[in-house]
Amino acid sequence: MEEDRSTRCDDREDKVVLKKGPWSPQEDQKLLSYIHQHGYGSWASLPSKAGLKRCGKSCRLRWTNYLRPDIRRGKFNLQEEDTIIQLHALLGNRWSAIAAHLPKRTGNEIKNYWNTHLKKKLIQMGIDPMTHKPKNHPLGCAQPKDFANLCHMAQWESARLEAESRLVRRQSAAPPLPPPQYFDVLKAWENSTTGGTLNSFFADSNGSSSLQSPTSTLSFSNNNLAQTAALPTAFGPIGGNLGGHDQVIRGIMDISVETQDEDNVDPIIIESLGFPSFIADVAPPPPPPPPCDVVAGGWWGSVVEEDDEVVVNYWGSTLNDVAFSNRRL
DNA sequence: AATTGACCCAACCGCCAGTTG
DNA sequence: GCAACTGGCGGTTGGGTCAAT
Repeated sequence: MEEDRSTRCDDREDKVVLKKGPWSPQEDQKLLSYIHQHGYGSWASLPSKAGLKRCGKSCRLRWTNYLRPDIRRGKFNLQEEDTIIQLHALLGNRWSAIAAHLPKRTGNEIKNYWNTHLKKKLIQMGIDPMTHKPKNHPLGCAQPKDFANLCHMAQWESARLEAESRLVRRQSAAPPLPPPQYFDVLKAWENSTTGGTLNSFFADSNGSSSLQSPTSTLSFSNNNLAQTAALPTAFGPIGGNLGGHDQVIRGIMDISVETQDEDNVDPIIIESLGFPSFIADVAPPPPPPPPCDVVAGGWWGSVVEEDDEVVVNYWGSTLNDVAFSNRRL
C-alpha cells in the first residue's frame, strides 16, 4: 500500500510542515465541509484533499472528539455519572467501551470527566477509584469466582462490541455508526424487566443458546454457556437463603425495578459492598492477597451473609443502568 | 490590581492490533 | 512471513480560566 507520507504525524525529513495545537474555526470549517461532502473514508489522505496542514490523526481526533454532530457537550448529569462509575467498575479504563453505553459522549470526554471529577468523588467517599473497593475494607482480599465470571462476560461483550463497531466502520466509512449492539446479558435483562423472562435467557441447559447478536459471528459454545450460566449460580449463596434460582432472579428483578431512580445511588451501598476487582482479567494480576479470615465463599459469602440485598441491589442497578442507556440509543 | 495555584479540557504522544502488498 | 502502514485507544500534557490570597 502506498502511504501518503505527508499525512503521518511522525517527524520525517521529507515531511510537509504540519500544524499542531488548537484548531482554528477556519480549519474546523474545512474539515466539516470536506466530511460533509465526501465522508471520512481515509484519514490519511483527508488532510491534503481537504486542504488542511494537519496529520490525518489530528483530523480524526478533532472530528471524533469535537466536530461530530452527534456529540452532546456540557455537564454530565447524575444518571451519566452513575453509569460511568458502574461501567468503570465493570470495564476499567476502557473509555471507548464505556462511551458505547453513553449516547452522545466521547471516550475522551468521559476519560477527562473521570480524571477530574469522578475519581475525586470516589476518593472522598473513601473508595479506591481503581478497584472500586472501599479503602481498608476488611473483606477486600477475596474475589468470588462467580463475580469473576460475570466480569468475564462483561469484558467479553465489550470486546465483541468493539469488534463489531470496527467491522461496521470498515463496511461503511462515511455514514454514522449504528447504535451499538446490546450487551446480550443486558438485553435479556432488559427483556425480562419489560415483559420477557430472564429464565428464557438461561433456559437452554443443553448447551445451545440463542444468544447471538444479529451481526456477531460469535456464539455461545458449551464452555461459554457454562460461564454464562454462572450468573444464576453467582447468586447461589443468596439462592440458598431464598430458595432457588427463580426466586433469586425474581428478587433481582424486583430490586432492579426499585432502582429505576438512577439519580439515586446510595453511597452506603458502594461503601458496604467492597467492590470486587472487576478488572482483574484485564489488568495484570494483582499481588497475592494477604491471608484473610473470611467465611467460605470469600468476599461474596461474607457480604452476602451480612447484606445480601446490597449485593443484588448493586447488580440490579448496574445492569439496569446499562440497559437503560441502551434503550435511549 | 497582581500573583499564585488549582482546575479543566482539547490535543498530542506512544503504543498496539489489524491490514495490505 | 515480513515490513510498512493505518486506525484506534489510553495516558499525558500544556495552556486557558477562575478563584483565593
